[in-house]
Amino acid sequence: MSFYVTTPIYYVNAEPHLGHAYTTIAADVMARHHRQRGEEVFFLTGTDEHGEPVADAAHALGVTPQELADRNAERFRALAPRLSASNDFFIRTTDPQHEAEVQEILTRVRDNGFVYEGIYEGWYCPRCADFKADNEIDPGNLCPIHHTELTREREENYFFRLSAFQEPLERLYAERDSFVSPVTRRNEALAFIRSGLRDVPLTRKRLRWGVQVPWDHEHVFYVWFDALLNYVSALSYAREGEDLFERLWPASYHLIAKDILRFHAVYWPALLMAADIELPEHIFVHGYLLMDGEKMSKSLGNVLDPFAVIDRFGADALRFYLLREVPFGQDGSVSTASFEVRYETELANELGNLASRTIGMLWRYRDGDVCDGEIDAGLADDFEGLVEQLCAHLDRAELTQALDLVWQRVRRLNRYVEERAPWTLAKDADRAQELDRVLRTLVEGLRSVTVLLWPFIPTSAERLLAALGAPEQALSQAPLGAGHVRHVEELAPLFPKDVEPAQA
RNA sequence: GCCGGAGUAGCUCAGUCGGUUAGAGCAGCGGAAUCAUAAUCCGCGUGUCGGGGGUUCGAGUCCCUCCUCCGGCACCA
Repeated sequence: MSFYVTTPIYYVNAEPHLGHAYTTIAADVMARHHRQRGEEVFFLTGTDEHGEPVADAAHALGVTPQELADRNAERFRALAPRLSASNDFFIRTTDPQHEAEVQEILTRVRDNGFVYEGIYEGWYCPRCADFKADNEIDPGNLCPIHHTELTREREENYFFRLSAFQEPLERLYAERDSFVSPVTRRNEALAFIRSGLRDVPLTRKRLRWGVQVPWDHEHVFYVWFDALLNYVSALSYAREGEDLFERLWPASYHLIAKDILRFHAVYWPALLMAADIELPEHIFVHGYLLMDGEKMSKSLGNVLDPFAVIDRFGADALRFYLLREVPFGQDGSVSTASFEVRYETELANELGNLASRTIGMLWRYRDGDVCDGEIDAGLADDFEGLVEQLCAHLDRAELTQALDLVWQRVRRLNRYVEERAPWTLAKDADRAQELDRVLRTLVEGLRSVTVLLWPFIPTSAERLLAALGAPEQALSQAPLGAGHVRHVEELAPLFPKDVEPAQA
């Protein structure tokens, strides 16, 4: 059993921001969950480095495209560990192995008869050195950037015969209901397909910054085809001397944001069919993180800065907040204010304090020792079937619902403490056994939820499990009663509330 | 314009195959408890389930219609 999850490769023209962090975090949660199941997991992220915008930006800075790409790729590479992301590889589309693989696969697509020479004609801005799509032309036939008049230009290109896949794609969507989800995005992609597919340019002649077309050195591949193939190419060289393709392809999940839906839901499967490669199992499209209901924008100054949050509260807090606050798959608002509310009320008060009071009572009444014995049936009932339900959600990339399922048990445990009032039992020597059972049940419940929370808040979960002397993270250890906590160590607050603001 | 999604408590949202007094969290008000990072727990909602019409013994849940909001409608990584 294997599980292969990807983020998009991030375009090096921009700085890493919260949106990138969001996708990486989500992919990491899924990767970690499947590792808990004991599956072979491969989690891929990386950078997309070719294409016009990078070439332009480099030119503006007076550096080569490769220099700019090197510089910015490092920033994205550094992002993953700061998020506690456990990616197994970081691909760059300028890797020579990737480029060779792109050439090999696209040559195969050509050999299979899906590439032909044609003329691309469109409105062109000489100052952008680029063609403009119909919907990005300003009134008066002006360039939206330079406000200068566009000219009609023709360029010889190789085209990809996307139109040949109209029917195969419709069949794909009919046969595989969950190929693209959520359903609204699936409908969108399908509507696009049904509206009639036209052939698309596969190469660019005017541009040099890209993967060279092996059968015509005047051209480079259009960056999207180069970029999409990373999901396949990475498997061939991620591990020295080993080709992971046989074991890991097809990908289990491609996580993307909705802005790149068409490329993943239409072009990508068509390209794979053209290359005789099996299709990925699922494409999951998450939404945008909005600030005060508006799209994030630096100029509006409304950005939740992921690095500031991590510096002050840790990566776990950011991971938890994003997946808890915004239903995964929908757009949702985030803000520093709502972050602080969730950090304090949920992480610090509900979970952190649950750990504190549990460990505190074990020390106060039992010197940190936990006796073996039965689990309280009243609590056991509320944990019944939990792991199965969790897995069912995560299999559908329903991360927010999965997390909520666990969090309900965190709250249940606090309620359990109140119901059984160990402090009252402790006053009555005749009820020592009852107290033992309550404490044993409580700490076992805490251990169980912590194992289940590990994919979401790995660092904190590991600290807590270590303190409980039960470091096993396997999902088989997750059910209530599966663990054997014997003795607990005292632990500083997991999510302290008196954190200093980061120094500017 | 066409296609799709959504409109449920002050806010964010759940409501599976139509079935008993429509739910949760947050915010607000009141109370209990003291193991704990003063952290927790309990109680409190007269909601036209966007409007109207229809099907049904029965509709937030199905059908029709209207209104409002959002997204998509090709070469923007």
